[in-house]
Amino acid sequence: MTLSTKGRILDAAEELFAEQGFSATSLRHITARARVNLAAVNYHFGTKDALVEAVFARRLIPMNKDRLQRLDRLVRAHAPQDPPLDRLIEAFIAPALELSRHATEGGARFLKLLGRSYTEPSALLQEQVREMYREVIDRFRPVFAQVLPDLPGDELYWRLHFLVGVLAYCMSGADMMRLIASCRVHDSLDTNMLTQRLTVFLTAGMRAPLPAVDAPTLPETAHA
Amino acid sequence: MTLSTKGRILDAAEELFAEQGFSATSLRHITARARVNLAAVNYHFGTKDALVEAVFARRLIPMNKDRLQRLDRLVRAHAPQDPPLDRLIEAFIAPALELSRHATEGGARFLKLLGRSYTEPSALLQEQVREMYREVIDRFRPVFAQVLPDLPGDELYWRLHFLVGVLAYCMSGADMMRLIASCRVHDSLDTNMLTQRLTVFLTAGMRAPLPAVDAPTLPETAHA
DNA sequence: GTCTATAGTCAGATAGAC
DNA sequence: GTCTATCTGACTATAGAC
Repeated sequence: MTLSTKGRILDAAEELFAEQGFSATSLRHITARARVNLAAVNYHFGTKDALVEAVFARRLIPMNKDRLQRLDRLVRAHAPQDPPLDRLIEAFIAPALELSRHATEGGARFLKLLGRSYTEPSALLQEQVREMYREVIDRFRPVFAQVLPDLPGDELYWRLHFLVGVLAYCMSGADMMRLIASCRVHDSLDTNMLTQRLTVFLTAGMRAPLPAVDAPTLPETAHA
Repeated sequence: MTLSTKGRILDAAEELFAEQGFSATSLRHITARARVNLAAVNYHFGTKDALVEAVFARRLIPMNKDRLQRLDRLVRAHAPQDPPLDRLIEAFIAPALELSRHATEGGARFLKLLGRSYTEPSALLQEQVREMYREVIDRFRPVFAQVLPDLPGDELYWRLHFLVGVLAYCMSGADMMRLIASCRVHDSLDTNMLTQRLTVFLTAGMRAPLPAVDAPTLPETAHA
């Protein structure tokens, strides 16, 4: 309950970054919400950029460890055969969505922040987050290739790209949802429900057969 | 070439917003790049927020008009039957991706900006962009429902959500791509290629049959 | 419409007492 | 480790000459 100064800063920063974005959130906001002194951020983290990185590392590193553990278990459980595609997808997306289960720990807030981070402009953050993801991608990609042997390599790249995109968007809890659905997002943000819906959608997308190569591309409708 | 002051500001703002985000971009940056006086922004647009809105409106309104035209043509061409799902999806995503075709006009930059806008925290921008999308959603949604009569309403909502998510992520040209693929995004950002790949993926995802209702959900793998 | 000059506020970061 | 006080610079926005 009475967290350390460092922990209180991380919590407050996570919260405000998720609500307002990084550059719109000042250290003064953060320290005020954390009820610590303004100078504490610079003392404990050095710079604002380093604080941003720490906010991500705190949850991203365990989350990716969870992903790798699930992948290992899945591959072992089915060896020497390939694991089912839907289970593979689930191993990738579930650890992210699980974060929202620990709502009291701020996991849900972080999920929103994480979703947005994929499209954040800051080159520095991009680099930091990418580094935290490298091992996950390196381990999942060859398994996907094995499970989907009919997909050419470049097509698989794109489809993984699409997969990550859906996940990122769902995590961000984009308010656009309120426009598409009349319902509110969080009313129905049941992790199991969402994981299952996502898995069904993504499994079908990943499995989509390629159109015959000699077929003409989609006919163009006139454009200016 | 020698654009009006207003146009030069819009171009420079679009460019910098796409590169750095909104709150990280100052009016000083914008006016410097546009080579106009600092006070010109406030003279022509009033406030920074109004400038942001103008940057979006300039391209979003024509883009959505294009979407509605394609939808109309498509429905008419197949009446009284339903249009094919892939053509319906294409009518929705192509007008967005087409923007990158007009690279000289900065369409590609705007595409990145648009992709990011879906997850932007600013409540004001959210509201403005949502308003510009309302008619598009209201017109496309019932046609999707007709083409996919087996999907329950709430499932359709989620799938449209997923669809928009993929599109947003692709538009943002997220650098995460460089991690998944070894290639660079823009090397292969051929609009037709991407539209076709997206259409194939999304058509399969939208068509995915629901798992039997009485079947247990995906078995849980242990989590802490 | 375009400029200069500036008001008024807020930012990140640090020095130095305790 | 935590505090106060402050430096230095940047920000949006506006007033008023031209």
